[in-house]
Amino acid sequence: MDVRAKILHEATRLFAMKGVDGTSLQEISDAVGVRKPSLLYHFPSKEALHSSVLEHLLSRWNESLPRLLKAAAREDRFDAILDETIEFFAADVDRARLLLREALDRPAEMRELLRAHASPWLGIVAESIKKAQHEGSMLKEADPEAYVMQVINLVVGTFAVGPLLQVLVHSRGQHEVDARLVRELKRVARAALVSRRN
Amino acid sequence: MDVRAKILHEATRLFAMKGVDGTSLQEISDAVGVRKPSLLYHFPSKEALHSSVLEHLLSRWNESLPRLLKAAAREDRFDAILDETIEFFAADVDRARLLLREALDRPAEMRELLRAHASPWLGIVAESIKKAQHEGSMLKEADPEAYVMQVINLVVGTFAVGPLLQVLVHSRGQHEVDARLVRELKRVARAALVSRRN
DNA sequence: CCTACCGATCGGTAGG
DNA sequence: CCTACCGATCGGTAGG
Repeated sequence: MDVRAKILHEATRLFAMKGVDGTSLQEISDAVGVRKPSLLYHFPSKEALHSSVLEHLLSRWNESLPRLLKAAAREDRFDAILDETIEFFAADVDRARLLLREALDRPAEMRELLRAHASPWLGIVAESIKKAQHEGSMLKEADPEAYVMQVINLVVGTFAVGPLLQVLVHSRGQHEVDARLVRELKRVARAALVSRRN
Repeated sequence: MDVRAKILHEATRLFAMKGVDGTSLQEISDAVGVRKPSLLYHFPSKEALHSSVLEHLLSRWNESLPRLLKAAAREDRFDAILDETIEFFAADVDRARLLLREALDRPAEMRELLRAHASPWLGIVAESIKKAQHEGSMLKEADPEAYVMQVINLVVGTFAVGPLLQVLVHSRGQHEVDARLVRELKRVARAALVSRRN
């Protein structure tokens, strides 16, 4: 792994864990194993590094988009899309944490970022739900747009603060997200859209 | 309002908005209208101020507990408890933001805090769901503990990042939490627990 | 509740 | 990619 990639990796880890404001360039440099000015050679400023971290996250998301669109074309599209979304965040909990922090710290910028990168396919999913409602295969009481946003809220929250939610749901691992929480997340999302088992 | 209360209020606002690490004592002092050393007379350190802010939030929660327990005794306990919980966070979105930031920044401390202050009544709610499952009035597929945690996840997320979730659900207000999101939150929570309307 | 001041750390630059 | 260094700001203290 070259230095630039290592900087990006450690910055992502630390930003997700302690926030951008809570992380100093010195800490990142130490984690990478270079001096601070070397880091500033690869990324001209902390702000530039921050932007690069977010762009990297978005590019990962774009990578998984084809798989998600393929899932949306399947018969059981609902479960397939949900599974793909869950898998994206499960693959690296830093993604959910970073996204949630960004939403809290810079709501206006995050809003624009979501509008540009997520809105299109969110709209597609919402439309597909509306269609299923007309066909009678999904509950007509559901508000498709609000439903999609709440499912994302649920998924991101589960992976970002999952280990903490296990106060009550105490199973083995303290640091990995509990399987029960993920199972219940899927069940809740599904039960709110279709009235009965399968 | 005396100085101490004003400091607590402005600190809460700024901590919720920009995080503890992202807020300087100088900013808080400026917002209150005193000099920094004056602030440090009322609260001996930033850490002490931070603790006081959290304690104040918890005492508000304890204040609303009686109402919540009264709600749990009603016939329609499920909707009543959910409504009371939603109302608590709706009354001041800083509460949800502060809680979520704390969960991200200090998961271990937050865990202990939840275990001490929330775990008891979370257990009561979970037990009440189990009872209803045995009586057949609630879906037996639900995992009561995981369900309760996911509903909290949903409520806190809705109020903490709600204005942002309105990328798709675009109604009027940009800064208040959309009524559609709250309605859908209630519907999802309910549909995941009872199979049919009322 | 204030003025005056402290060492430490911040993001960032000069120059090689 | 490094050493050396910068002004600004950080949380906090002395003393009144």
